Amino acid sequence: MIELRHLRTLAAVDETGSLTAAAERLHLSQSALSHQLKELEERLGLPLLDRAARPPRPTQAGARLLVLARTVLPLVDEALDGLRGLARGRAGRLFVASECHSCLEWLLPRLRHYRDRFAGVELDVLSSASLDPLPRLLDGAVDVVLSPDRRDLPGLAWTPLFAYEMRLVLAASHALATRARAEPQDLARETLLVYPVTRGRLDVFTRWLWPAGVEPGRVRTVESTAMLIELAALGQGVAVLPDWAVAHALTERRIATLRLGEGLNGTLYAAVRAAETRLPHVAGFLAVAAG
Amino acid sequence: MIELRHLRTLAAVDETGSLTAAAERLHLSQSALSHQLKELEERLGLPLLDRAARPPRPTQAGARLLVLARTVLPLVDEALDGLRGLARGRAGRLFVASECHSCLEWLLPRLRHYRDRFAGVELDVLSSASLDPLPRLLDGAVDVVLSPDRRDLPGLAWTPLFAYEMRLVLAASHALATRARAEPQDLARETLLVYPVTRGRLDVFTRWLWPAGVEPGRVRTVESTAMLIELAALGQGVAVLPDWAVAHALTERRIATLRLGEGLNGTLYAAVRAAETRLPHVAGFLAVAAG
DNA sequence: CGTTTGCATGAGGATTATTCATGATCGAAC
DNA sequence: GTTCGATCATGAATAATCCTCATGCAAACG
Repeated sequence: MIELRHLRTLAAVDETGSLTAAAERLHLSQSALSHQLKELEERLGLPLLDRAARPPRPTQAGARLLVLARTVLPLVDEALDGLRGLARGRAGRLFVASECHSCLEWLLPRLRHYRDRFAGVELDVLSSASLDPLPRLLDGAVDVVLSPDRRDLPGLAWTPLFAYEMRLVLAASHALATRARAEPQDLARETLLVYPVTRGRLDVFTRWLWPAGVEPGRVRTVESTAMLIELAALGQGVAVLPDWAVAHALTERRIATLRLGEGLNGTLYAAVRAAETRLPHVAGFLAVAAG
Repeated sequence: MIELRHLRTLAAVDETGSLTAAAERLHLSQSALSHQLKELEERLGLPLLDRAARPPRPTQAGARLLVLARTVLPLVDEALDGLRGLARGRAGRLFVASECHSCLEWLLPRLRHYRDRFAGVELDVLSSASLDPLPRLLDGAVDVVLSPDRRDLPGLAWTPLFAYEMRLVLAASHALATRARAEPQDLARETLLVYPVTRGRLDVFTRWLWPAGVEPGRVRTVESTAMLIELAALGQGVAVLPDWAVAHALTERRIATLRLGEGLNGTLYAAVRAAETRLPHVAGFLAVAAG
C-alpha cells in the first residue's frame, strides 16, 4: 500500500519542481523516483502528476495526496524528534513513587542532581502514601518505584540502591542511651513516634515488635522526619529511623541511636519496567540514585 | 526510516493485545511481525513494547508512536477512500469554464444528465466572461474549458464536442429573410445584437465582418440568448448565433436564419488537463458532452 | 509434567527497490 | 535547423528488503 516514502516523494517533487531535484534531495536516483511514482499511480489507478507541465503539476489525486503529506509528514517528523530525544536522554517522563516514607528526604537532593543532568525529562515525585505503587508501575502511571521490599513481578527490573540499618532514635539523655542495643520489650513503656501510615508499612512493627509480640506503651504520629527527630531529642518519645536519616542530628549530640536487636537491616530498591532499563533517562536515574 | 506499515503494526498489536493476533489481522506471519518490530526498535534505538507483560505494554517510546499512529492512520485511510472514489468516478471536482457565451445554455441540460450519473462529483460552472480560462485550467482553478478555438498548449488535451454553424438570425418578416445567404455588407445598415463581451471574442466580428472591413450600422448588447432571439424576432436587429441555439425558435417560424457567406462553421472543443483525461469523472463529462 | 500459547530467531526465498545505461522529448542556443 | 542540455521514461540487472518456514525457548495452564 501507500507508504510515507511516497508522501515524502510527492512533497519533494512539489517543493523542488522537478523529479530530478526531488531525487537529489531524497538521495535517490531520478530513475528510482520515476519508478516509484509510476508504480504508485498504477496501484491507485490514478495519475498523480502531470509530467508534461513544467513544473510538474499535481492532478486532483496528486493534490489530495499532497494535502495528506502536508498534514502527516510534520506530525511524523515531530514524533521522531521526540523519540530521538528519548533515545539520547533529552526527553522522557520519570514519575517516581516511593513506598518508603523517609526515603523522600533521601531522594530529593539526588533528584536535584538528576534534574541537572537530564534537563529535558519531565520529573515528578508522587507521594503514594495510599495506593500500592507497583501496579501503577505496571500500568504505566509511574515510571520508578522505590521500595524496601523487593517483589519480583514479570516485567519489572529491580536495582538495589543502598543498604541501611534501622536504628532506635532517642534523646541523648534517655535512660536507654547508654545501652549497646535495644530489645522489643524496651518499648513496652515508651512512646513510639511514627509516620502517619498504617503500621503494616512500618518495619519497626512488622520486623521487630510484632514478631516479639510487643506493643509500644504509646504511639504518636508525626508528619516529618525532622519533627520526629526533634521530638525524640526533647524526650517526648522514641523513633525508629534509617541510619542515614539521623546521621546529621547524631553529630549534634542531641540524640543517640541504638541497634535494634541483632540489627534491623534493609536495602532500598528501585523498580522500573524491564523494557525501559536501557532508556537513558531511566538508566541515568538508577545511576544517580545508586551512586 | 519509519513507514506507515510500522504504525499499522503497532496499532494492531495494541488493539489485539498480542503479536500473533496482530499478525493475523495484518495477513502476515507472526514471525514477520516480530522481525519488523525488532528491526524498528533497533533502528530507533528504543524499545517499543514490553513483551514480558501480557498483553504487551507499549513503553514510553511505543506510546508516543501509538499516539502518532492514532492521529495519522485515520487521515491516511480517509485520503485513500477519497482516492478510491476518484478512481471510480464517485468523487472529484469538475469546474467547467466556458469561453463561449451561448454555450452555457447548451451545456446546462447535459450537465443535469452528468450530475445524475456522477452524483459524488463537485460540479460548478464558472462564467468566465472576464478571465482567459486556459491558464486557470493549467493552474488548477478549473477542470474543463469549453472553447470554440482550440489552442494546443503543453499539458492540455482537446476533445471536439460538436460542429455548429453560425447563422444570421433575423425576423421572419425581414427583407433579407428570403435570401439564400448573407454577406458582410448586408449588416452595414443593420443593428447587430451581441452579447456584452469584447468584440474580439465574437466570431461574427473576427471571422466575418473584420476580414471584410465592414462595421455594422449599430451594435446593441443583450444579456441572454433568449432575449437576443426575441429582439431579432421583433425586428429590433439581427444576431449571429450557432444553429443549435436557434433551432427551437426556428420551428416557431417567428425568425429566419441565413448562412453567413460561404458558411461560418466552427467546432466546440473541451480542454482538460492531459493527465486527467482518463479520470472517470472527467472522461464521463467528455462522453456526456460529446454524446 | 506434558501441553499449549506467545514470541524470538536464523536461513532461505520471494518480492521490492534501486541503479545503470539508454532512449525519447522538448526547449534554448547557436 | 541542428545541436546541446535538461528532464523524464524505460528495461534489465543488481541490491536490499521483507516474508515465510522451521525451529527453539519460556511461561502459563491443566
